[in-house]
Amino acid sequence: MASRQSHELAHPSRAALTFTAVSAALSDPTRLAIVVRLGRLAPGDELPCATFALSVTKSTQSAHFRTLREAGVIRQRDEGTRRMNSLRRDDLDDRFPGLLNLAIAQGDAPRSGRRR
Amino acid sequence: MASRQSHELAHPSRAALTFTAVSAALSDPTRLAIVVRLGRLAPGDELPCATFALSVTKSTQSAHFRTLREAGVIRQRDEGTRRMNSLRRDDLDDRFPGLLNLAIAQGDAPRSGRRR
DNA sequence: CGTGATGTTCGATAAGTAGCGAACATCTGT
DNA sequence: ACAGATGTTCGCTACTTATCGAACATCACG
Repeated sequence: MASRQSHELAHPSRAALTFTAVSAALSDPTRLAIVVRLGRLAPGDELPCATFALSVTKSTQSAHFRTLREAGVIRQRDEGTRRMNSLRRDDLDDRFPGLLNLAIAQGDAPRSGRRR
Repeated sequence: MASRQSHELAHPSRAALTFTAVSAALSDPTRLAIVVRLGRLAPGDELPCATFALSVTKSTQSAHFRTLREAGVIRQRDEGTRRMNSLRRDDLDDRFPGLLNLAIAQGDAPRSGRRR
């Protein structure tokens, strides 16, 4: 159901983004996986929540998407019954240039079997 | 007292650093302040814990320094009665190029009175 | 040797966070 | 109108985290 069609979703403005909030959002493996997935899409592309094959239940996923949105990492938009997610590339690159690239490139996991 | 002169302090190897652990370490305002302070020193320079004018008690500071060390953000070395802290610039720049610069440049706080 | 300075550790508390399942809401089809 | 798909919300539990004060350890110094 996504949500009541009115009362828009809360997104912090670009100016309101903070390093600590964004860092905290990226410090969870599940959320980082979401960001990595979105980051490998063409700029501006979006995906509904259901297309992320995450290892946690729906309610937990919902919480993670909300955390990312409230930290200003992703943008969410309701389209019919689905909630579409996209990276706030422009805003993040403006406020924290390079951070997103790092997150996407590294994903998680220590450097070891970094096989080509 | 810093610590028993033997049994060295635990520092993760460069290869063992993870994005989530480092992000988590940087996501606390007190810890970020420590990193910012160290980051404004000349490369390689170190400071004892006591020289950071932090708004929390000594025991809390101790915990924060340990968190940063265990995440691989800082290096700690005992010198007499003081514990010297320095940034692991080389390792961080290798694993997460640009991340440290961002943290240091931004500190925390939303963009607003970013005068000059 | 005692004292002071510098830090750590321990135990406790309070607050936050991730996780789950069940129930609910909304839209799309049929 | 009903059924299915997609998500959210709520209540609960378990774990982690930030914080503090008190006690302790180590070193340096008079």
